[in-house]
Amino acid sequence: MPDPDQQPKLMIEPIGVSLGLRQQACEAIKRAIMAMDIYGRGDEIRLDERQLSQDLCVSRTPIREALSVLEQEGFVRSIPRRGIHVVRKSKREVVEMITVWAAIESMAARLAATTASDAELAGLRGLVEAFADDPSGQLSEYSDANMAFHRAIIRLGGIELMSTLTDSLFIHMRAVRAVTMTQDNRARRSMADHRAIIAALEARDADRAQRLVREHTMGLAAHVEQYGDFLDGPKTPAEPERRRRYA
Amino acid sequence: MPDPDQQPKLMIEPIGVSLGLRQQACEAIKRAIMAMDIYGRGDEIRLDERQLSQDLCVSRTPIREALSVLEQEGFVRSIPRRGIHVVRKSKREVVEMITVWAAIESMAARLAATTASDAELAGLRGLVEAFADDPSGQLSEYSDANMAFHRAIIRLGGIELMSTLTDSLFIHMRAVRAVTMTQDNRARRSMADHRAIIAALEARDADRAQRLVREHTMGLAAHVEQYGDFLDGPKTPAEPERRRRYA
DNA sequence: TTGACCATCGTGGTATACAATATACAGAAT
DNA sequence: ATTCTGTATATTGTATACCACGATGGTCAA
Repeated sequence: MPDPDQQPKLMIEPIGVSLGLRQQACEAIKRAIMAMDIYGRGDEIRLDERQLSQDLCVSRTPIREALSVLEQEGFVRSIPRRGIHVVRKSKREVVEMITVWAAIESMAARLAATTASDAELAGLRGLVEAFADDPSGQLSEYSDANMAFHRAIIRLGGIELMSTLTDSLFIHMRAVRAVTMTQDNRARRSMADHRAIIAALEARDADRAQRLVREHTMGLAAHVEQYGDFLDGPKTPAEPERRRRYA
Repeated sequence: MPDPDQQPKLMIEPIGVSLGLRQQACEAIKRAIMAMDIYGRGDEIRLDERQLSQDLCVSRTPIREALSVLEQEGFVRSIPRRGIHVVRKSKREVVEMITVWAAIESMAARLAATTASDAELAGLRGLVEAFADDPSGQLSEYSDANMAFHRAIIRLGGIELMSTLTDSLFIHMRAVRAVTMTQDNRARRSMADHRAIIAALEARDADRAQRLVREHTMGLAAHVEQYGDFLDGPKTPAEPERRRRYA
């Protein structure tokens, strides 16, 4: 039986209509922001509307609408006549995001413990063991596998809003990957934690699953709290008189 | 020694810069949306940009930017050449929001159990008892007190992001107030729950506080799950051919 | 009478022009 | 020499004009 989605049916995407230039501009700017290393430099990164508009070959109007959305999402900050600059999350903000993540994912694990099917849990275990079989895993691959595991847990909770919220949380936390590398045995401990979480889910022990997920993620929060000071002020030890009168 | 801030120095405030028409338009439209009863009518509520622009006496540009933000916040939905209409949350979405709320607030309660000061807990207790002393409390007043209690718990958790997220969640859930009224003994049970939560916090029992908050809020989720069917299709029992081809 | 096609209109999307303001530099006055 | 102020410039905020697309209604033909 042929899959209806696989029919030779002119698999054309709605290209051309492109759902508006706003969305395109929004995603392009977001990609550009995520591509640059925000935390490696000390100066403010400013975005110029005119520059963006001629880089993207559109007028300023869709650029501005895209920037409105990005500001609401917390990627940029607009100061009335002063410009738009990329926001740099403070250590406190990152820790807060991890805490909210822990709250959501631990609840998702609790729900998953009773609602997830055996097949889904088997798939989750496969996700972890597949990475464990690969001893050449570097940190970035581990980070990807780690994210995939957590997203899978959240998805198994069955609350789509949880996936939506944590997705936008994770985007902001890509800077944490640098912190995670400071202890390279974190990967090994993390793997053990993940196995314990899966075991709790397989045992249908909602309380234990929730507790393990919470402790695991809050461990990361504590780690960032301890080693993440570079987030607040890496390249400005002295900070000469850059005081503006609206500071 | 005279305080330098108290000198007779022309204490003028930052005069009405008004932070841009976009923010004003955004708040005005948001207020208008919240003021109207979305769930009492069956037809789609459409927003016309030109209408709004001449109602608010500004051009379409700030209106559109405001609508971009509102769309990103989930209040309206824009379909390319079809119009902008106010979104109506489905029962499932409301239940999901309550579940996320439960996840966040229960974590906040856990944190508050160890970090909140005795004075803060006393204030929390005062909040509940003040309403208990008022036997004339109607449902809407109860609802306000209820919200204040939950927001206080979340604030005591010390994670500002939790307050931010739940605030925007609560805005979408004003429709639930109608559901909450279906059982008028909910108010009394709720009060007992609140007292138990405060007791757990005062006992510095993080696990119990977390569990009680979770069970309390998930009880509301179950209530909406049971009685909230009107959210999905209240006024369109038959729904004649209003099918659009993009439906 | 009914169905299909076409024209007009209405709506949102985009571009551009204009206005307001913040910063910076230069000149004058003390 | 230093500081204050005025002006120039650059950049953002706002308004308006135009365009593309979809909807709606009418008319003509079968």
